[in-house]
Amino acid sequence: MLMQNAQTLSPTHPAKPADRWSAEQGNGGAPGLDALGVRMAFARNAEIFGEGEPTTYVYKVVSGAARTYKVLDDGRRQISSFYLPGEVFGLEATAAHHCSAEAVTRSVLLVIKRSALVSLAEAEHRVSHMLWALTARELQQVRTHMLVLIRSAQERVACFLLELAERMGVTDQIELPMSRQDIADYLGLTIETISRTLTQLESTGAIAVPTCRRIVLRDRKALKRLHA
Amino acid sequence: MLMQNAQTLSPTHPAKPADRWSAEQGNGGAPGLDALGVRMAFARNAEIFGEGEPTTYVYKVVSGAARTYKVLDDGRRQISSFYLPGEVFGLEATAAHHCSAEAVTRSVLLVIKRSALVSLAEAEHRVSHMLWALTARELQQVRTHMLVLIRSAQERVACFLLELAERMGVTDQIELPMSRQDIADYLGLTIETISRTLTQLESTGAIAVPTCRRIVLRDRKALKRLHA
DNA sequence: CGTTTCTTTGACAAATATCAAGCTAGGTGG
DNA sequence: CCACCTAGCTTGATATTTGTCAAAGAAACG
Repeated sequence: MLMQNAQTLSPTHPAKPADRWSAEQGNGGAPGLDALGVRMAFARNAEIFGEGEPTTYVYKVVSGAARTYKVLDDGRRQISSFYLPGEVFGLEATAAHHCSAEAVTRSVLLVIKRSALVSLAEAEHRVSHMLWALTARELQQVRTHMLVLIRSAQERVACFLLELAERMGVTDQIELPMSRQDIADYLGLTIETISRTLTQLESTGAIAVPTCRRIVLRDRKALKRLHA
Repeated sequence: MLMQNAQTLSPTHPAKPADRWSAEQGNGGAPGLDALGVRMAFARNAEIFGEGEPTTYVYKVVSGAARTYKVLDDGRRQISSFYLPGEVFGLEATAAHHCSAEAVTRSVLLVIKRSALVSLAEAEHRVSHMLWALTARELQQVRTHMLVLIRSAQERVACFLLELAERMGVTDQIELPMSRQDIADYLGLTIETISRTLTQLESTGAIAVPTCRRIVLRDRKALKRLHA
C-alpha cells in the first residue's frame, strides 16, 4: 500500500523543494487540487498503487515522473501513460484501480484524498465537471496513443519524442526520465528495436543522442514528417 | 451532419421494432437515458458524427452496431471501439468530438441531446456521476484493448471473439456485424492476416466458420488459453 | 443472373523479435 | 581518486511474424 512505498517523507513533512518543475506548471494541470493534498516522495520504481487496490488517493506529479501500466500473464507489460510534472493520474470513477502505477524516477507527488474530491464534487458542479474532464482528457490521450501503436517503429519513436518534448515544454532537447525498457513497453516494441531506431534516427541527422538519457531534436521537420 | 446521414426514419417516428436486442439489454447500459432521446435509423456505413464536429448528441445503440475510429494521414484507420445494443457512445466532456463514428450495419440508435444531459447533471449528482462513470468505463476498455494490440495475431483474434461473445451475451456462436476490414482495423492487422488466422483457428478446432459472418466457438478453453 | 464487393489463399518481401555478445556509464568500496 | 562491478544500452546474426501483391473463389445486390 501507499505507506510502504513512500520514501523518506511523511505526509506531514513538506517535500524538498521541487526540482525544475513546479506543481503548477504543465498542461494537464488541475490548479484547484493543490491545496487539498500533501506532498510525498517516491523512490525510483516504487509502487504508487496496484491494479485492483482501492482508489483512496489521486495523484499529481510535482517533480519526477510516473507510469501506469498493465501486465499480461506472460509478463509482457503495456505502459498506458507516462505522467510528467503538473499532470494528474490515478483518478477513477470506480472503487478500484484498473491499472498499476510506479514512479519512473525519484519523484515527489501531491497526494489527494479521493473522497475529498468526490464530496466536493457533490457540492460544486465545477469540481464535478473537472473530474469528468480529467477522465475524458485521458481517454482522448489513450485513443491517440492507440493510433501510434499501429505505426512503424520509426514513426512510433518519432511520435514519442515529439509528444514528450511538447509535454515537457521544450523544443530542442529532451532529458528522458525513463529507461529504454519503459519506452519499449510504452510503444509496444522491444528495447533492441528502440535502441536501433534511435541510432537510425541519429544517423539520418534527425536527432542526436549525446548520452543515452538525453536526446537532441536536431531536425524537427524530419520527425514531424514521420509523425504525420 | 446528423440529418444527412439518418436514413428513412424521422426523429418523430419510432423506429421499426428493434431486432434481437432491446435498448435496455447489454451491460454498457445507462437506463435513465432512454426517456430523453429519440430513435433514429442509420444505413450501413453512414456517418454518425465526424472528428471535430460539435458534441451535440450522445448515442445509445438500440439495434445494429456502431464503430468509432480515427484515421492517419496515409489512410490507415484505427477503430477505437465497437458499440453493441445497449451501449452508449459519443459522450465527450468537451465541445468537439475527438473521433468519428459510423454505423457498422443498418442500425437504430437512441439519439439524446447532450445539453439535456449536461443541464440535468448540474441539478443531480447522480446524473453527473453517471456521465463520469460512462467515460471512465470507456477509458478502462480502451486501456484493456491496448493490451490486446501488443499481442500476436492469434491472440488478438481470440481475444476479440471472446470479448464479442461476452458483450453479445452468447456463449457458443457469434453473428459478426462487422467486415474483415473492420476487424483488421480494430486489431491493428490486415484483412489477410485476419482471414488466415481464422482459418488457422478453424483448423485447430478452436472455432468453426460456417459462413464468413458466423463464428462458432467450438473450444472456448483453447481460446481462453490464447486470451491469457 | 450478371456484377460488384468481400473473403480466402498463395508466394514473396519487409519489419520486428529473439538470442547472444560486447560496450558504457554510474555507483561503490577500497 | 581509482578500479571494479553491475545496470542498462548497443550491435550483430538469425528466426518469425506479419504485410504486400496478385489472383481466384464466395457472397451480396440489384
